[in-house]
Amino acid sequence: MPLDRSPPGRRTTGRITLSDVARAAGVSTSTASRALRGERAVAPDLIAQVQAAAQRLAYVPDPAARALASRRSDHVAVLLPLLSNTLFVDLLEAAQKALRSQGYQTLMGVTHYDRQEEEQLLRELLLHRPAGVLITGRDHSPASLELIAGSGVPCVHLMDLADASGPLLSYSVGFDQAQAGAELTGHLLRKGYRRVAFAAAQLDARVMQRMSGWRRALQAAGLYDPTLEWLNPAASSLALGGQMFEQIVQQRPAVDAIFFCNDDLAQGALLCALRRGIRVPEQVAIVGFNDLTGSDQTLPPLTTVRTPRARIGEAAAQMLLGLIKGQTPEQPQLDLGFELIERGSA
Amino acid sequence: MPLDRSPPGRRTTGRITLSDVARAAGVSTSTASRALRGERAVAPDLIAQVQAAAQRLAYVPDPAARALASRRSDHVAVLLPLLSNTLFVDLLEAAQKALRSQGYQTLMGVTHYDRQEEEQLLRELLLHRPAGVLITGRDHSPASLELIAGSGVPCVHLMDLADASGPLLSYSVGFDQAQAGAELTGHLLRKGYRRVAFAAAQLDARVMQRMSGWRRALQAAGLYDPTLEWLNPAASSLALGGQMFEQIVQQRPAVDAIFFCNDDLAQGALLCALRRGIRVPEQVAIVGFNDLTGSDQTLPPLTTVRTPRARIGEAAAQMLLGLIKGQTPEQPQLDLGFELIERGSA
DNA sequence: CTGAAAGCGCTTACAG
DNA sequence: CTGAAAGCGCTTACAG
Repeated sequence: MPLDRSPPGRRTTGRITLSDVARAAGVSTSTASRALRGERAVAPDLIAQVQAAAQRLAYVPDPAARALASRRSDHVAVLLPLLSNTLFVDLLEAAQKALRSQGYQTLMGVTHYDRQEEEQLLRELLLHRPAGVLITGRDHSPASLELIAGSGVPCVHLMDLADASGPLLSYSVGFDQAQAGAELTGHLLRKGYRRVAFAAAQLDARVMQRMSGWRRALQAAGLYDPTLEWLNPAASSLALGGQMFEQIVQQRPAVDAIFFCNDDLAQGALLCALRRGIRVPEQVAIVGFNDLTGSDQTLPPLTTVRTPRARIGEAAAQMLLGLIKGQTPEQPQLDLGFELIERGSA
Repeated sequence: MPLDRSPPGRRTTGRITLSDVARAAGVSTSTASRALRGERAVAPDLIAQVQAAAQRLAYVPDPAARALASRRSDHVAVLLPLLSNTLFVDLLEAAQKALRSQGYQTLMGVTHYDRQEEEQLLRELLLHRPAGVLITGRDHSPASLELIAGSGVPCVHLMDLADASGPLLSYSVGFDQAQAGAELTGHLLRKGYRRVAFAAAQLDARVMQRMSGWRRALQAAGLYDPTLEWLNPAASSLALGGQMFEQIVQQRPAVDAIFFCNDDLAQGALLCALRRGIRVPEQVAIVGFNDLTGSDQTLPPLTTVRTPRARIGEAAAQMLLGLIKGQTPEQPQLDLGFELIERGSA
């Protein structure tokens, strides 16, 4: 006599289902469903009974069934440009943690800074009817924006706040990139540097915002010179930072400080300076951006702007969770600020 | 007169469904389903008709419905210890890419090297009835192993190959960590170093395997000395590498080479040496492991072992994809090797 | 506040 | 090789 007495014809999974719970609690599945989801309009004692039964049977709802019936899954799509920049990994990790604690699974997508790829990814991920989407930046194709809007899925943008020209009815968590760029440049000016170059790679929207801050600060000081901009569309890396540093120092010996748009470039520059015997900050000052791993270990330690990406990831997740529940955030554009970290390089 | 003429009572999503396709192709949904999934036992001409209809209607199957009906989703769970080590991010990115190209979504889980957390994560992820799981290493709790086995979901282990003592009936893609440790140590010995320390953090299973390789090589040369082992359970980092380097150099001045179990430690040591004015490799040689970003940029460039993590992630995904289709891999334990990279530090 | 019933969009025995 | 029907495990109008 087998212990497992599942009815003959049934295609049973062996899984505890909602009707098992309902039966054990002596209610209908509708009531059990409502009780478990904390939907109001269920008598308190029934709620208790159902919860007890669920607990006792170790019931766990089936995500697929729930998604199919409610047309909304427990997934959240998270779109990032790259995984090779720890910045985005920090964002991802923090968001994922917050999401997971509320029972949501992260579906990540890597766009490689490509709007086409982002669009395609969005199309795929939206098929899963995610409960929400978290997307990096504000620079998306019209089609992408339409996909999101058309899906009716709540969305929070990461890193950038809306610019004045942007759509007003959207949510974001980040900080003012231009302001950070301006303040870092201001620091350099206060230290007495006069010919401050801006060196950047990747050239995504955020980098350009930092550049505009740099420009604004120099213009205000009457020190702006367009030939001090060094822009390279290639991917950011230590090696590229070294190359750019050499170029700048060689072609523009009068430059007394360099603002690299990202710490990896700055770290590479520092290494290159060491190799070439160029003293930092005596001969040329160097600053970076983001305060990535290792920037406190370089020689000299790197002066940079610390960006709150873990807090951004987490706060954005919380905002999204609220939107999913139908709450309107009191601050649709959440500015988490940044911090100037003065170390030895400038 | 509204364009959208969906029948009044229906709770329609507006989505194109399989029955739309079936109707358009003039077949039953069963046949449409089979034709689309390439299940045999469908007449060739019907297959063509159905595919044409699906194409024309831009039909995309609903993942939730499919998961519910087939009791298998299009998710693949990928368990990683950490995201803060680029090693694992490389693994993730490569696996995700391969999986996605076949229509599978990655559900990642971060275990923080904690077997309890891994178990919990597995429990959660298995609820989604993933089509497969990719899991780092071979050091799992018995309960975790049981969860995987009990779920019937195919699983491939990443990074480590099975040790002789391990279960035979399992799949893995990686390389021989002990062998790599031994060869790197052999390189040091051939260069004439005689007192080779082993410095490690994190102390996960793979690190210990590298250490056993180091020990084996030294023993074979009659040079093994247990007091040359420096083990620190803390997380690996540049800063810790610097600290360990200082300790070793100070407490054991006779040490002429140090094998750091990971490049970040070695990079930190190199930076520390620069700060302290200790010449590498003249006073002490340094080698790392993994060939992480920046190891070719340090001063001097770091001698290390390049590990094929992108290839591992991709090959593991392919093996898993095969298993999902019911294929048995010709090589259950796929050894992808490693490469000694000799640069300036040793 | 509660329940019976329909429905979400697929897959899969089963019968032919 | 093909189709009608049941079923996967939930949610949600609808009626009371």
